[in-house]
Amino acid sequence: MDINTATRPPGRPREFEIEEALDKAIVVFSERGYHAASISELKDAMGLAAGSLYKAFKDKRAIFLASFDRYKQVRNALLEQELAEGENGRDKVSRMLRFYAEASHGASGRRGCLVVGTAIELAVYDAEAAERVDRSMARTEAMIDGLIREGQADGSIAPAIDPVTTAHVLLSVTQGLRVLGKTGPNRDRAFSVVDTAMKLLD
Amino acid sequence: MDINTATRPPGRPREFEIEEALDKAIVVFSERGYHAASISELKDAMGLAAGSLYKAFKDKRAIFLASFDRYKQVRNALLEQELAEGENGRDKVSRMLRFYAEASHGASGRRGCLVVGTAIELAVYDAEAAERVDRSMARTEAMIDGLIREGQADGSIAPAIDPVTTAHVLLSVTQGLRVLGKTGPNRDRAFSVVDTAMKLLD
DNA sequence: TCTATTGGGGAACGATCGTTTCCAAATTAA
DNA sequence: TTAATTTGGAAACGATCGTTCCCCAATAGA
Repeated sequence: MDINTATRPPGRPREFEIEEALDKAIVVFSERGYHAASISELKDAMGLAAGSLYKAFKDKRAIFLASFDRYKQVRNALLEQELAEGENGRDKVSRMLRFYAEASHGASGRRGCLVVGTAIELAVYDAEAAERVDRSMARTEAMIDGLIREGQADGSIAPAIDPVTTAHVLLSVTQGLRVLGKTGPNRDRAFSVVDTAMKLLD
Repeated sequence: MDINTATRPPGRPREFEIEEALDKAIVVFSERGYHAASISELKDAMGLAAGSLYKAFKDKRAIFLASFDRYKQVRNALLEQELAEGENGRDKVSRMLRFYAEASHGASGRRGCLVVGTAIELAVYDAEAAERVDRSMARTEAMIDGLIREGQADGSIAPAIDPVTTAHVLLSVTQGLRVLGKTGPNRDRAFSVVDTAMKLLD
């Protein structure tokens, strides 16, 4: 008897990890976009037969939404880890922007951001996708806003700065970086954007 | 005999204006993206039969690239018109950013930018599309750079500002606005981004 | 051991995709 | 007039799409 887990449900157990499969799907969806990513490509990348895919997920859209959620979970965890090392509010804002700059060049830049891709390709016609994009953007913006206030409290950011409008701009900068990263500017360029944008906190 | 035009080519004359048809295609491609826009949707929007479409354009990709070029031509003309009314370099930068903010909210915001859409959906796998995106971005950035230098020459922008890196950031802001505009923030928000970003010129 | 249930995988399905073909109509050149 | 050429438009084509079906394997519970 297995003490640590709940009793196994009836039927044949799944032979693959959902999250591992989603990590493969994220790559396909990010590079190709939702519509250009075919089930054939997805099943090859995920190492599954079509039948198995459709037993784990209702349809292609469900695979995508699950990939989106997994993507957000992983990226948020990495970001929080990065922010935890920040010394003060200003440093944390800088780390956050650099986190996006890091993702916006080279191979990961070309692969692209699943949130941006969803906003561009899906949000207009898919209310559920739009809501996920909105939640993601709102969360990021609120995070920047909070870090600015933290910086004002610890003296690392000028008190005259308006946290709300400044967070708007910095969110725009991060999303813009992701767009520009699709055609692959070099690393230095992405980081010079961060350095210059940080002037908004002076 | 028609004095004003070159002699008409042999064969039945085309009954529609290519540019008018492209203006309709631009709407479809902007809203739906390249892959989700079907020939069926395009021909309905453009008011043409499939056969006629394929006599005017080699294939779907050619329709898209022609739409992209037409989009750039129209938008560039509108932007130059707007900039011509600017009083000095700073005012022109502000007008440029407001031009993007105006496009990034409401119905046109939801419709989206064809350049951003191409960058996200096509640039990675289509070298010709990527080149067009790059040229567009480079042109916009060079324009901002030039306006900053103009402002420094006429005294409306601080001489300590680095035109190159500042143009990088402001380009990122414009592209970011276009992404955020897909899920439709309100007008005031888009313009508050512009106002705050203008602080980078102080 | 028997039944119920679920997953794996490949074959098959109908729908839709982008594209081509075909024929009538409209034009120029001879 | 006639031939050559091009467009308009509808119908048809093969390919691929997302999805379902079916059969076998693997597990739980009785």
